[in-house]
Formats: sequence, structure tokens, C-alpha cells
Amino acid sequence: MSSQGPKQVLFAQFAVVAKTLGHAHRLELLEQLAQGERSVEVLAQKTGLSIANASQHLQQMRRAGLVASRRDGKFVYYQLADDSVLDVLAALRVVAERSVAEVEQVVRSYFNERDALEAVSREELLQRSRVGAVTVLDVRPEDEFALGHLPGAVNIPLRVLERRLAELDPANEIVAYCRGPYCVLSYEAVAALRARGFKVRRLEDGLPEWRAAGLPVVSGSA
Amino acid sequence: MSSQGPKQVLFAQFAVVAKTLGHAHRLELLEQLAQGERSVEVLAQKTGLSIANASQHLQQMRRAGLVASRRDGKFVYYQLADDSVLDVLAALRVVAERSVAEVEQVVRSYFNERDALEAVSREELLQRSRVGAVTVLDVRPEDEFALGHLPGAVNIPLRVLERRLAELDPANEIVAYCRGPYCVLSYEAVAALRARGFKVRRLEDGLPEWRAAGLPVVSGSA
DNA sequence: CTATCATTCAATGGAATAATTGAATGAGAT
DNA sequence: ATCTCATTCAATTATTCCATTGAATGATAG
Repeated sequence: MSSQGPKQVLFAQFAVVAKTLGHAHRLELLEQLAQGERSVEVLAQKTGLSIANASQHLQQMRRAGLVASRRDGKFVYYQLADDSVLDVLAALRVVAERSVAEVEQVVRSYFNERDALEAVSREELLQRSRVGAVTVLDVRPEDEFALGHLPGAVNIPLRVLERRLAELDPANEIVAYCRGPYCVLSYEAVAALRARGFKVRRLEDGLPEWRAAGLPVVSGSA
Repeated sequence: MSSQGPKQVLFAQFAVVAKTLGHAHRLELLEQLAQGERSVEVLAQKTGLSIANASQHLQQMRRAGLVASRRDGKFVYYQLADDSVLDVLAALRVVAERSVAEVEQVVRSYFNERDALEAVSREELLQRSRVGAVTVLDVRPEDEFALGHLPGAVNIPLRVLERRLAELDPANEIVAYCRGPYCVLSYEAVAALRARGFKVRRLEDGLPEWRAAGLPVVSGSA
């Protein structure tokens, strides 16, 4: 067991990290953590896991070095250990997209392919927002918005979007975003708003990628 | 099981890919495949696995879309499905390096830290080889060399290096490379050649990364 | 057509992992 | 100090995964 070469030891370590990524619940937890720091309770609630189960998955990821935890009062807050975790998730996504036919099917059937293609790049959004002719719309829940959002973004969670259409200027083009490339919220927001006659597109990816690109993020509620 | 949202389905697919990466033997097989196409028998022999075991791991990776197979006569040849597989492996390495302390320890204790730091970049090697003042030394076994190597490279496998020192020009600087960032061969070659008074450095990474960077690769034995 | 060889399949036992339950810890609040 | 609450630990069961064995394909060679 222990008389292996250095290569075996390294591969074993890499395997631990990969294996830890190899569970849907943990990937979902990581997607949540990509939004920002979260307590165990919130994570469990957002992912639909039991507290104990979420706790154990989180600890396993901590052991693998994917996340870090911090205690504040009676809450324990978890966060991604490093930006490189986002990178490996992105790389994983690419492999799965290119190689697993089923993924593409799912994406095409659940999401509108055109919307994906017409997504606004971060660079384009930056340019346009300098001119001021764009409404940046964050359709995530309030708590995620409060933890961090794009500068100047308006927060109208998808659930209440229909009721708060009056807050949006129909003359301005809208760019909607949410958690990441596979977050359903912004897709549905685009569909809903287009049905009402708004001119609206999706931002490519979501907040975590924006932050990882080194672009400014504002925290606190508006 | 089936009444899940699209997100769960996607995460489940990603998890399959990650889980497939989560085993040391499969990572070792992938490192071999990164060198080029290989038959099951050769892969089993190079990794020290039984034929049946190697076959099953390979099939699992094929199901996950990580590798592709092709039959030629009585042999079945496997290869990486896509360059993106190399990307995800690289990302995995970064995460493991940054987060798992043990990895760094292993790297530092088995390899010479200075050699890692003094590695020659691909760009630098290209520049220097245009001037012609560099001997490019491939220390992998003959069969791997035959499958693909750097243009103008000399192949002296590490095992026979001591016996074939005469083939190297002591006046020229030598740049040694092998399979990848954690391949021991080039580290040992550097150590051995320095002890003999040669001026020698390692190439960063190895052949797969060279190929992935879009740089030219020659196949066939010299 | 039979023999041979590389690979795959099928089945086994053994090990690791996942989710649930209920109890234990550790920090604030009363 | 005692109580409350968020989190973790410990123990259990069900499930999945791993490596080995020997038999079954599928292709070439004689």
C-alpha cells in the first residue's frame, strides 16, 4: 500500500478531489457556494437536503480542500476554498457537454437554445452599461442578491417578476442574469419578459463567473 | 428519481464524469492515453493492472465520454475523447495542488524543487531551438517516443541514459521532457545529467501539453 | 474450419459510500 | 447555570463500486 511511487500518491490525491466532485448533491452545494458564503442550514434548505446530510457532504468537501468553513456565533459558514474550484467546475462542464450527448439534449429541451446563443458577454455588458442604455436585472432571490451582485443591478426575483413589471423601463434593453450557465432563473425571466414585449437577453454565465473574471461586485441590498 | 428539475439532471451528468475521474487507476490510464493511442494490453502493462481490470476501467471512461475506442484487427485502441479532457485534468491538478497540502509535500520531497522552478517554457524552447543551440531530449520509452515527439528531439530512454551519454553534445544545453508535469523521468534525467556535468533543464509539462498547445508533433522513430 | 489471441462479459466477494436516525457538542440567550 | 438552537458525530442499513475469476466474443492465422 505504501511502497508506491510518487506518481501513485499524486494520482491518489487527485482522485480524492475528483471523487469528491463526483456526486450531484455536492455539485449543487458548490453551485450555491459559488454565489457566496452560506450557512449549513441555508445550504441544506436551498438544495433540499437534510441538515445532517448537507453537513456531511460539506465536511467531505472540506477534507478534499474544495471548501473552507468558518464559525461565527452559532452558525458555521462555508465558502469555496479557492477560485480554482470554479475553474475545475467549468472544465468539468465542458467535458460533460462535449462528450455526454444527454447533457446537450437536456440543455436544448429545457432551455431555449436561441437564448443561449444570444447571450450577452461580460465585455459587451460593460461597454453598454457605460453608455447607460441597459437595465441589469438580477432575478435571484433577495438573500443571494444581498450577498453580492453586479453594480447597478436591479433585483426582482423570478417569483415576483410578473407582479413587479412596472419597475422595468420598457424602453431600455434588459440584461438578466442569475447563478451561472445552467441556472434556470434567467432563462425563464427572459421568456417571461419577452412575452410581455420587453427587449431582453441573458448574460452569459452568472455572478460567480463575473466575480472570477475580476469584475466589480456590490454587496448589501438596494 | 425522474421527477427532478433540469438542474438535477445536469448535475447528475457532471457527477458521472467527475466520479469517473475519481480513481487513481483511471487517472493513470488517462495519463498514458494523453501520450497517444494505446491498446488495452499495453495500457494494462504500463499501469500494472490486469487486462480485465484495465478493460473495465477503460469502458467506464468510455461510457462517461472521456475516451474513445477503435478496433483494428484483434486489438482495441483507446484514445482521449477530446482535448477538453486534458483541460479538466489540468484544472484538477491545480485544485489538488492548492488545497491538498500533502500533494505539495510529495512534489517537494520526490522532485527537486529547483528543477521545477527552472523549467523551460514551451515558448522559450521554441525560440532557442530556432537558433539551434539546444538539444531536445525525450527520455520516455521508445514506444511512446514513436507515437509522437517534439520535432528534432533525441530519444534516449532514462533506463539507458547512462550508457548512451556519448550521444549528447556536452557543449549544447539540453532540455529534457517526458510525459507531463508529474512524470518522474525528466526529473531523474536532469539529476543524472547534471551529475555528469551537462547543462540541462526540464521542459515545463510534457508532450501532451505541448500537443494541446497546438505545437508541432512528429511521429515515427528516428 | 479450427486454433489462437485480445478483449469483453458475467458473476463473485469484499470494501467503500450514502442517507437516516438520534445523540452529543458548542455557542449564545434567559 | 440552564435552555435553545445550529451543527456535528456515531451508528445503522442500503446501495454502489472494485478487483478477480473464468467463460464468451470477434478477429486473425494456419
